[in-house]
Amino acid sequence: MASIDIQKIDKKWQDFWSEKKNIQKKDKKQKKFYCLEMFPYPSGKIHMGHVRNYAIGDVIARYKSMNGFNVLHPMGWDSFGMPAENAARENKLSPKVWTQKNIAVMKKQLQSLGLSIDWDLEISTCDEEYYKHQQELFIDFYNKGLVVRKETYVNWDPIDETVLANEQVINGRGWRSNAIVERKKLSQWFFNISKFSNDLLEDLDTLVEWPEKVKLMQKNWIGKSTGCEIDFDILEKNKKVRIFTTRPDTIFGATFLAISADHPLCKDFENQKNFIEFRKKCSQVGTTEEAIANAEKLGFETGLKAQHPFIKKTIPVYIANFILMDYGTGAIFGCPAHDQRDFDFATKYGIEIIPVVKNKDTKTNNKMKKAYTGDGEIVNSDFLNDLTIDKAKEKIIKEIENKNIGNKKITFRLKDWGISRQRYWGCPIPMIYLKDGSVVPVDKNELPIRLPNDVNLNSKGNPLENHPNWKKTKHKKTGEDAIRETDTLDTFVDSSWYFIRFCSPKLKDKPYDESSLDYWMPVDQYIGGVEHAILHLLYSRFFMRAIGLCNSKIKIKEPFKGLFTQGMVCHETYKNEKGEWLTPEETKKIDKAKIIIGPPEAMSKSKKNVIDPESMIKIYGADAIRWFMLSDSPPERDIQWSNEGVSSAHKFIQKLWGINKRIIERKNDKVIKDEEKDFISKFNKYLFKITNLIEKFHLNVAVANFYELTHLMNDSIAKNISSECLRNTQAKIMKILMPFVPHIASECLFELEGKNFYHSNEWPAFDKSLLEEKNVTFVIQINGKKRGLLSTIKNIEEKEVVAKAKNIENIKKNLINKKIIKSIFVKNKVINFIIK
RNA sequence: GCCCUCGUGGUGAAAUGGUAGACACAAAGGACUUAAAAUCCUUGCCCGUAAGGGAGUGCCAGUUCGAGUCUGGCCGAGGGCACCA
Repeated sequence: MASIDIQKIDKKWQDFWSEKKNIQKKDKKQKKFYCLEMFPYPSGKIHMGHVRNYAIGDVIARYKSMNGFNVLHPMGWDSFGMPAENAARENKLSPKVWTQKNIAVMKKQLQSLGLSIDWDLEISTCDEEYYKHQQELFIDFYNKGLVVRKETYVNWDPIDETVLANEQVINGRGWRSNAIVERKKLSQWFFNISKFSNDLLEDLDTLVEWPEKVKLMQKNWIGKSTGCEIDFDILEKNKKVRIFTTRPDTIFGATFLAISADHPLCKDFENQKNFIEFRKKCSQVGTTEEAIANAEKLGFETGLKAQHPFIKKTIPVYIANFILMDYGTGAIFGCPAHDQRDFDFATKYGIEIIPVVKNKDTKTNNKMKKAYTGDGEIVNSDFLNDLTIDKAKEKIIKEIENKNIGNKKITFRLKDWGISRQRYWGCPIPMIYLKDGSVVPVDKNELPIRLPNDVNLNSKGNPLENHPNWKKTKHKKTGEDAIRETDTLDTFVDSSWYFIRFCSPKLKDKPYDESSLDYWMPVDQYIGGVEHAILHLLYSRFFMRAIGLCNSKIKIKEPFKGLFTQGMVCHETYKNEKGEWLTPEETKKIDKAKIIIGPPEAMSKSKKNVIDPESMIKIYGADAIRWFMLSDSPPERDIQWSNEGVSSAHKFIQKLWGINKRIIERKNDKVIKDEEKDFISKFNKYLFKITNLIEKFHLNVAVANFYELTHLMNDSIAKNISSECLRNTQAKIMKILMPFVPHIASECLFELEGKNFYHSNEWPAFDKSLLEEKNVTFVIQINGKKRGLLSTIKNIEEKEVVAKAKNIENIKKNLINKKIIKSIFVKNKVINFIIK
């Protein structure tokens, strides 16, 4: 069979496309479509995850372009971040040079995939042409009160004298120094994202093109809870403690008060030895919800008593390890009967358990085995008795407000976004410290505040802080000496507005221009990994709102209209007899019996189950890799890499070429009208189906339909169809294949039509009249079981179907000596005889 | 612990409440070939030469003429639960 030189056509068409530059059209009156895939971190090489992400994105971008949209499909680099600093230390390359080298390599790799990316719009976040605008946005936010300075705890490595990210803390020790990590309070910069908590929560409902899963994760993250605050009098101290609860309806079941170890009331115990020990124990428990939920409940008895606000009784006050100071008021009332944490705590410390919600499942309330958190009637609760939980909540809150001892309160779990990083390779924060201790933004004319190139990354502490003179500056207004902020911005800031920058990436004096934003935003389809479901997307949503607050002309609130989260690329894992990980390459050199094959897992360097896209492209060509990434698994689910899979994709590409060639060489044969009509109608159905499948992101099913379509073409060459008809149809097939495998499709089309195809509005139109089925197949059931099939023309009456069905041999046989007591008829679909 | 998602052949998977397993991989058998590779065809659990029948979408119930699909309970796997990008 004819085969084709894949490398040659890959290059031919990539050269052609790069000459044509982009698929974006100049006419801004046209309908736009902004297709964006999450930009990569330039770690060195692209990996299969990128290939999958960008292959999916390219299908959408090319498809929309061919459907007449003006498509924005840009690419950039999320190029600030820690790996560059680590690499700099290891390889003695500056972070800048290391990053630039990586970008050059990865750009070339991406280009070898033949993506329809407009490289003229390329941006890089570590480029001062990018971050100077980010500094400007920061100053705008600051002026609107969206930037605040607060004290917060960080993971502090006392040997490296640096702040560690959570993932750099391994078993409580610094990942590099192995020093025991301390909690240290630092004054840091924050974005006031919590200001938008409710807005960010409620607007999730407007994001109808987002996966429910992601919206739910965001909802939980924002964590709105409605409850109330109540003051409890502390008898001995003549003080009040304000608590927060979401279950005020259970107040009559309150048997203790618990406060955080960081609560102001604890000041009185600060000098007690056993309290200091207790607090130390508390800090050893992690701060994740899981850690808190699973940790053993620990309490410190204060000896204090609090007055219950509604009953003449006092309850003990404890300091407890599961109460966090930064949520609610840092104090709660414990109702052990209806909260599992309180229950565990009460059981441990012998505190009374009073049930106040009737649980229909338990007979006696004396021996509860766990807290009851379900619905029920209120009991043991004075004026709340017999009410439902919701009604009781309403009533008690009113009562609390009447007594002036508290009020209804909505709290959010969402905290302000800490953006200070004590690191070098990030965007400098454009603030300066004056002699009088005040902090002010730098003058916008001074932007960008550039990173120095001559830093020592091997010394301890923050490289910018340690730089001999970088931080020394002058206040522009007064001329007095000032010190620069030496913290840099969290790299999540960089990626929170890059999609905005893409609308006018070359603009010199402003971060964006309103008219470009007005035209291009929001992103119509955003595609990326689900690992960014919370932070990146939430921060971006915050940025859009913050920019709107600073500039009343910007009305867009939601940056991403459509969101698609694709699954990971997995591969089998291999170990040798010693339990060491092996790369797929290494397994070829070793005796097969000695290899332990593990389950497929996400490709990762540590497990050595990585397949390098570049070498695969060299062997199989870009189209085969793209095709394989789109086949088999639904895009939102994980996909498993296999050599067989990619080689079958390669065979398919070759087959396409072979069929194309045979169609071109075919001479006009005898034509039978009906056969040709039938062929055209079949093709039309596939065209319709595939178009719909792309719209719905069912790309794997679209691929399956392309296989069927290929079989149809293969079989049709021998049929009585005119060569002209075959050629026309083949050309249409190549056009709809263009988003998937653009190189081979372009080449085949060139062979068919003798001209270069370039993205124009040429998505083939389907003929609605041909979609109408003339014939249908009835399923004949007896007592709900399939007993036969019946092909008839469409829309025939029940009577006729029954008559024909009874004539079928197998149905006849089944009806002998039986009585049909009922028959269910569904038009054009099914007839079901119920017999006795 | 809490919240969420998913369980279909040897494998990846299809399937508006109406023919379960499309499409692809792997396997077995066959065709072509001196042979191999490549390519093409057939098969797919149980009974049967076949026609056909039986079982069957994690398990147990339920709704329905009809359930992979809807409802409830159970079992199992995966994900999220605050400073990597």
